[in-house]
Amino acid sequence: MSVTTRFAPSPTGFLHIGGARTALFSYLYAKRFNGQFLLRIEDTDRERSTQEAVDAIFEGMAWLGLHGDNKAPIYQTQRFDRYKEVIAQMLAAGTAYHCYASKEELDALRAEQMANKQKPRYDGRWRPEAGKLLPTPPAGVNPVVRFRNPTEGEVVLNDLIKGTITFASDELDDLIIARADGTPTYNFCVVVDDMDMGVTHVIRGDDHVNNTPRQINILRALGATPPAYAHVSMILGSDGAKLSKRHGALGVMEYRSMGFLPEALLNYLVRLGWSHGDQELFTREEMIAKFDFDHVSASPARFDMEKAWWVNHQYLKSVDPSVVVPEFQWHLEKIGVDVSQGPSLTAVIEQQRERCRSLVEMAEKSKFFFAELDGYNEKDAAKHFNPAALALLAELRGQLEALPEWTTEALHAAVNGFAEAKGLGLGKIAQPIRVAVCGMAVSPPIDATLFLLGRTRTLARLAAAAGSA
RNA sequence: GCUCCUAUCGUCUAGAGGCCUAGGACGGAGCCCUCUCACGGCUUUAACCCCGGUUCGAAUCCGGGUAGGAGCGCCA
Repeated sequence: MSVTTRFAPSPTGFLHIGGARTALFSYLYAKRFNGQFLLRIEDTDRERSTQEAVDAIFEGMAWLGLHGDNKAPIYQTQRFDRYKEVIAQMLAAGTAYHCYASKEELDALRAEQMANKQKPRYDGRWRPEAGKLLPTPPAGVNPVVRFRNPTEGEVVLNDLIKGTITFASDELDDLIIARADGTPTYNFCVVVDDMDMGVTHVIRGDDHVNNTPRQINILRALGATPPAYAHVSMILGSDGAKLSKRHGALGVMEYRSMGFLPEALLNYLVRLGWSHGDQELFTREEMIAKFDFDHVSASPARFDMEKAWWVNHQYLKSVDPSVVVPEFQWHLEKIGVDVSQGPSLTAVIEQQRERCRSLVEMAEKSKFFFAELDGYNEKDAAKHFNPAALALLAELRGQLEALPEWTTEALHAAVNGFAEAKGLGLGKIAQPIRVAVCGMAVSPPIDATLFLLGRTRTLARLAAAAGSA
């Protein structure tokens, strides 16, 4: 059986981390079965939907490399004719009916039911029944259209993640499928779209579980076979609270700014709620080959930054440097570094990746390779720039200047030989050099650092430091 | 209030009745390595929400609590 999944965000904000994971699961499941992963924009709420949000979502998806298989995403606002057609069909078939109850009337009904400790629901006052006398439609009122929900039996949902969930039909009231102005509502559009798009697996947040039985009933009323459902639990903040704008509810592009590699974020996300034995790291191919719903947890998971950083570090260390280059360059440029004036980014990445968990950190720690020093770290200078050390730097500078070739090996021999000749541990000389050329006491191995920095910059900075005494 | 969902180390999880004196990973602690910061290696820390039941045997099955969460719109 071919598999078709979809990701259907409503464009009211950026692509957040929970949405990204839902999209990832949908993507992986479709790819696993050589199926289709479709994109749909649920923009029927014209008040809240914006083009900026649509763009932000696409930007996030593109950065993560989660591409839809449809040429152009489907927009619900472009399908109104189709929805009207289906509503007309249902009205004609008697599976939907007009309701003239006013909002005030409905509000009063809800208030009364709440007061009686009942679940608020439509009481069916305009629902046609055999032998029932309907009220006279009030003049000048545009009716809404309601779905005529079956009242007998139960709806059984075999959720791929949560297992079997049963709903009693009489718990379900007659929901509105078209507003008084004729525009269709969410639960209805979803059903028609999924049916028309041939969606076989609906993968979405578990806040939709309670909508599912109604959607199944509409599908049945339309004579369609309901798809399989997988309701993914939500992602919580590290404090266990729901992610809100105030804390943690960041767009995926924020994670880029923080210094994550897209494939690392994906890897962290796929392991949040899903597992494959003890395996922590997966290439995209492995994710596709191994992803399944049997091992997706039904309970919500907290987002743990520490673990996410660990995963990011694993990627930085193991991935081919060429895939890191574009992101690294983006971060360097973001802090105003001109990457044309310095060593190759690949070489810098190879030296720095062991000691950086994020690209922000890597950019900060590599700035000195490309830009002039803006002073020395005060504590480091105070500790390592004593008169004796500065005299050593001046002396070493002379030896380096005379070096016939500027290679890591030659520099290694020169610096180590110098320390040995002076009867000093390497640390005694390497640390002052670091502060002099890097501005701080932390850098890759000293030979590699000097090599990457280059002869001109190294000699100039040693001279500047020695002369600062 | 009603309906629905969830519950193993601090966190993510393995676990589909005996393989569990509960495994892995992140984090924490310690040791080793070491020119700084790191990497790496080793050791260690810490959990089956509670109460009943089924069974020779339960983290695993059932029931009831408790605690979290979601939904109950002419929002999506």
